[in-house]
Order: sequence, then structure tokens, then C-alpha cells
Amino acid sequence: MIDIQFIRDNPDLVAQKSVQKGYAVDIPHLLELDARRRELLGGVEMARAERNAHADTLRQGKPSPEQIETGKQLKEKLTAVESGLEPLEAEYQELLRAVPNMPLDYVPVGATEDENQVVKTVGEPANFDFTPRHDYQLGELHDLIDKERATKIAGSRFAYLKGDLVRLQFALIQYVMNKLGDEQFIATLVKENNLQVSTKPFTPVLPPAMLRTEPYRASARLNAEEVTYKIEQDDLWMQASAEHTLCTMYWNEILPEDMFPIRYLGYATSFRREAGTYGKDEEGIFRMHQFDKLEMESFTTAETGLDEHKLHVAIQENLVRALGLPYQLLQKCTADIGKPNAAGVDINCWFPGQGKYRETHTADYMTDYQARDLKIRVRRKSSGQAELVHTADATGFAMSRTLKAILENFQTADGHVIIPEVLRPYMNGQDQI
RNA sequence: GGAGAGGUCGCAUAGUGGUCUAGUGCGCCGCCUUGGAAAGGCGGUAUAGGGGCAACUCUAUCGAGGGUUCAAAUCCCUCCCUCUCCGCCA
Repeated sequence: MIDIQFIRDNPDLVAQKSVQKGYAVDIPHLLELDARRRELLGGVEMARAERNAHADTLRQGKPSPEQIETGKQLKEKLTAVESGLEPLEAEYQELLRAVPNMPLDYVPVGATEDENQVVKTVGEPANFDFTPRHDYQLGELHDLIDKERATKIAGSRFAYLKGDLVRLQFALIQYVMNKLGDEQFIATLVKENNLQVSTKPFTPVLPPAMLRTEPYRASARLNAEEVTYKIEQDDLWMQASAEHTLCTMYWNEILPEDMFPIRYLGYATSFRREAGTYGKDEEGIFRMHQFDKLEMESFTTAETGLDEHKLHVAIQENLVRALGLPYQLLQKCTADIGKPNAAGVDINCWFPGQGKYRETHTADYMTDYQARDLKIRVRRKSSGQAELVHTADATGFAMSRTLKAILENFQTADGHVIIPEVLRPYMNGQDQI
């Protein structure tokens, strides 16, 4: 949720930037509601003050019939003004929540994801002297992926992953957990990128996989119900990313300043309905209903939020480079960053099977937009004041997409797959599949 | 699944219709005291919104929402959550 005061102060800017993000919000109408709401609220509060003052005079003893009569009249008056406020309040809240976060100035303006800016292209796609195989072909060759039986059991977009592919996943998890848990590693990236942030390492977290409606809504991440599974019986949602259960972790809390920055590396199985994607990426394990993901989530003070986001991106790049995957770094445009985002970056890795760069990573910077509705605040040491925190999240590795990228990029003519060197120590030194 | 208890200020607790403008203890902050500290004393100690240059002030918040009443932490209804015991279970 955005600050209503900001909208009051910058109505044109908010309208303009909302449109740039693809959210048509009637700002003049919102401000009109806001003004009327405040006016009515004034009346309601005055009526309440009168009622309270009257109640004060009756503190002791029994009230006289006259006093009860006065009280009745005050009550009627209050009910009358309150009834005017109620529908207005509901509409106001709905409209206010419809306003997206404001993109930062450097975010390119664009109407579709095609206008995302390629910031850099790193690494060269391998020049195979044979037709590169897809993940499912390599999977079949080494008995690594069984989608057919998974479909029999669970339906489309599920898979049994087996053998070396599973070992590879656990190696990847272990590798990332070790890197992000190493203060020296963080310190190097902070220095290299000239960031004004702490060198504190990330704490690994296994979060719950389900969450309740109320915190989910407040996180501004439950805006696409077609992507999220719901357990009707228990009124719970399956998280579609560890980010969802991580960013909500401190819901309704005020945290001491010396806890900051709070850096988590979550690992969770994520679930997506993928409704409306029939026929899209049906082959292989690129787009699944269920996939495992390492996810960074940071809570920071306002001053360090942007640099924290940049740290996330630096970490992502470092990890992708360490594997040796060719990739593009994209500055996402206003249309693609998402409603709660102030900025966002994608990393698209090269997939030889498709001959394309496809999205494997994303990094989101929310400023205080999520925190406002989630009511997550920091208690400042100097002033004692409670201020909204900033949140930023970023993909560590989405397992299935990364496994696919490794399979396809490092394949050999005879159908083997060379395991990235950094992962070999976590696979008993195994160097190929 | 069965039975029971409970959700009050950062924490712990008191509070069963009007003196609750939510008490007390702990914690925290400031001051006094001290050579310095401890102990002690005094004062303060939330969040959100509205008004005001400010001092300050008004409103809301005792799990959530509704109701009864002149008046609700307290009574009624619905829901949510937590805990304990039993059963089942990785």
C-alpha cells in the first residue's frame, strides 16, 4: 500500500506512474473520497467526543432520566454520521490498495515486458557442432526425469526427478547456502559494488509452505489468484514462492534497529497453478506446478533498501557466473516490475534447446510498499520512533530451471553433461552425468 | 477426531457493566542521589489517524467482526488463533 499523504502531495505523478505500470487508478476520485472521508471522519470524531464527554459526567452514581435521554440523543446523532462514513470508507480502502508502488526514476518506461532493457550480456552461448538436446531428451538418456508417470499420478506439469539430477539439486543448495552464509563473500561483493550495506551473512530458513489469507493479502502478493493454490477446507494458500512466507514473517511487528539488516535465504517447494498457460513450455521441466527454490529476502531500513536490492543482484550474478551459465541482465520496465515493486531486475539464462534466453531469476525492490500494509516497522535507536522497513527479495536459484540450464548448456556431443566445477565438491567429485 | 483452558500495554499479570482516563510488577528512557556504580527515589514509556507553527489536543485500538446498553476489556452472537490432556501419526 502506498502512503495516502504522498498521493495528496503528488496526485499527477501518482496517476502518471500508475498508468506507466499498467494500473489505471482514478486518482482524482480517490482524492475526492479521501477529502470527503476526512470531512465525515471529523464529524464522527466530534460526535464521539461529545458522547465520551457525556459518559464522563456519569462516572459516579446512577444517571438521571434526563441524562439517559441526552445519551440516547447523542447515540442517535453518532449513528447517523457513522452510517454516512461506512460505505465511503470501504470504497476508499479498496481504491487506495489498488494504487501500485511508484517506480524509481531509473526504471525504464514500457508497456510490455518486451521493453525491458538488456543491461548486459555475460558469457557466450556454447557453439555446439551438433544439435543440442533439450532437458527432457537428456533426462530420458540418463533416466533423470519421468514426467509420464508423474502425470499419471498428479497430472500435467509434474515430474519425478531422479538420480544425478537430484544430487545436482542438493549440491546447488549446499553451494549457495555456503556462499551466502560466508561473511567474506558478502563483504567482497559489497566492496566490489561500492554498496553502503552491512556484510552480514544470510541465515538459511525453511519456511512454512502455506499461509493464511490475511497476511498473504497484506503482502500485496495475493493479487493473482489464478497462480495460487488454495486449500479451501482450511482456508490456507500454498505459497508460490518462499518470498511469500518470508516477507510476511514479521507481520504486525516493530523490530529493534540493531536487528537490521535482516537477511534470509529461504528454501521451499513452491506451487503455481499456471492457469492460462496451456500449451506454453509444456516440454521438459521449465514450467512446473511444483518446483523448489532458494530465495533471498531482506528487511532493511529505508536508507539501505536500494543498495540491498543491488546486493541481491550482485549475488545472483556471482552465482550464475560461478556455474558458468551465459545470461542477460535485464532492467525490468514499468509494466513488468509488478504492483508492489519500485524496481526489478531479471536474469535470463541461455537455454540451448530453445536457443533463447529465458527468465531464471528475478530481484524485487518494494521500498516500504509491502511493509505499510504488513505493518512491519523498525524502532529507531536515536529517535525512538517506529518507521516502516524496506523489503527486497530475489531468486537464489529456481531449481528446475537451473537444472535444465545446466543440463543443456554443459552437454557434450555424446549426450553427457559436464558438472560445473563449483558443484563437484558437493557431489563426491563427480564431474559428469 | 474427543475433552478442556485461554487470547488485556514490549513481557508478566489484575480487572465480570459506570471511580478503566486500563492498575501493578518487570523491562526500557530521563532526572535525583554517588568519586563511580548498585540499590533507592521521582517522572516518563504504545500504534494508527485527524487538527495545530508549537505546547498540545481529539478519535480509534483489551484476538477480529457484529449486537445489547445512556455507558462494554467486562454481557450476547459469529469467526479466528493459541495452549493442555487423550487418540492418531513422520
